[in-house]
Amino acid sequence: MKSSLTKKAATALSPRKQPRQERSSKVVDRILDAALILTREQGTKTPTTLAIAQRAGLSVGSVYQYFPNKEAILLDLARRWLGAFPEVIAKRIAAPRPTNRDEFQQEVDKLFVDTSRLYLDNATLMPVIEAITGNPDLRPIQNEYDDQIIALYAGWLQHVNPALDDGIASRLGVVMMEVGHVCRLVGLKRDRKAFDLIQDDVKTMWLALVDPYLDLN
Amino acid sequence: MKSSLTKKAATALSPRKQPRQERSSKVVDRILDAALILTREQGTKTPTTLAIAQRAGLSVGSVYQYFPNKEAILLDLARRWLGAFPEVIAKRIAAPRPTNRDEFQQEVDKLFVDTSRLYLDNATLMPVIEAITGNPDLRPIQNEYDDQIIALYAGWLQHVNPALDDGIASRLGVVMMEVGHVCRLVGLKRDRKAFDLIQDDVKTMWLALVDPYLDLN
DNA sequence: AAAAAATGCGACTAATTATTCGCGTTTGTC
DNA sequence: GACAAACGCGAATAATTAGTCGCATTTTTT
Repeated sequence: MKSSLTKKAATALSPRKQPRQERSSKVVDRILDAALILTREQGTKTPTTLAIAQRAGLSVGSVYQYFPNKEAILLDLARRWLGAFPEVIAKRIAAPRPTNRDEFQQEVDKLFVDTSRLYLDNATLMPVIEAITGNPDLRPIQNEYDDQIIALYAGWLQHVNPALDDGIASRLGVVMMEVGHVCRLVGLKRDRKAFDLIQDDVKTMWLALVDPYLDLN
Repeated sequence: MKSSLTKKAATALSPRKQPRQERSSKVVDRILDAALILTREQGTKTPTTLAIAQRAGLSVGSVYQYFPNKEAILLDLARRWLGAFPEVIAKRIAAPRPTNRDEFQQEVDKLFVDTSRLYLDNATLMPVIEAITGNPDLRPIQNEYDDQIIALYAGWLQHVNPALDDGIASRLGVVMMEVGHVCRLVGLKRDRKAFDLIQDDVKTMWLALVDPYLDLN
């Protein structure tokens, strides 16, 4: 059922046509750039196809040469973020298992630093993510990625403590993701100093959250 | 500038006409009920005026007798929640100041329990809140309430520790609100047992978050 | 350089949906 | 019971916007 949604979305949202000449590749870039800028300007309101075309110095028709619909444009931008996130957690799971309390705290810190950096590096994409969150058509696709990320957080927790119950790991994964996400978004809307302070708060909360389930006896 | 937004919104969103006969009061209730049910059914997608009217067994024209526009309907529902939240925190601020670590933890617990209960009591309204969050027209109004709630959380922190710096109190207020809100929403989408577990996580995180700023020396 | 393929265009279509307005009906008042 | 006010109605209006299609232009191929 989940895969059917994916497939349907993939069919409906994949590019209509691959660019074959160099000029058209640049057109695709111009469209994506315009959509990104407009989404940032307009907050959560997703830009119209006409607005995107005009901002890119194109006509609507050209936009539809390479994107089957409006959603596909935003999704193309969003996937840069949605695709990168899982990799970061997966890399942390590949690290050696911590054996004592100190190493454990270091592992939390590494996961924390890596995910935090990801938000900083992709700060310009965040308005797109927020727009997608508020868009009824695109929300389901983001939910799929979210489920994946939750599973990875849970996997990381069980990597750190293999005895951890599945249900608990999953719940903590949800909380880690939600808390991390919302705090990072709030932080990015402020200046760098405020961001850093809020990040410290996230680390404090994460550590307190997972500490009771550490159980390194 | 903020007040001008409020006033403009108030003018544009206040009821067009007060119901003068009993039947019309019931009509208003039917409209609000229909809007609530539809919002819950459709997730974040705000229902259309026609859908609301039909669900309420009315015509579109009747809806516009009492609501100036579609947004006003949702806002009417949302204010039940947005108005109740500040009261709960304000009541906690009115309580006597804790004098030792134990009393402090009890105060955190009371604030936590009271806000948590508010979410449980208003669980049916949450889809409306989520819809408003994702609606570009209504988001600014919610932001005003959010600012108010953040200020109240900050006020509560300074009530507990009067020496706490304004900036720190404000930042912690933001984090408390965001973390509390997102975790409660996630919890409500699961069963009661899962909600309770996530609530414990919130308390753990809140305590860890504010503990360093306690400083009861 | 001629033919073919790819690209670009923008007026047009189609669908959705918020809001209005004049008219018929119900309710309250005298 | 007659009159006015309130109420309820839903077809019509208006605005927005996603997506199409045939034609013009540019690039590539032969």
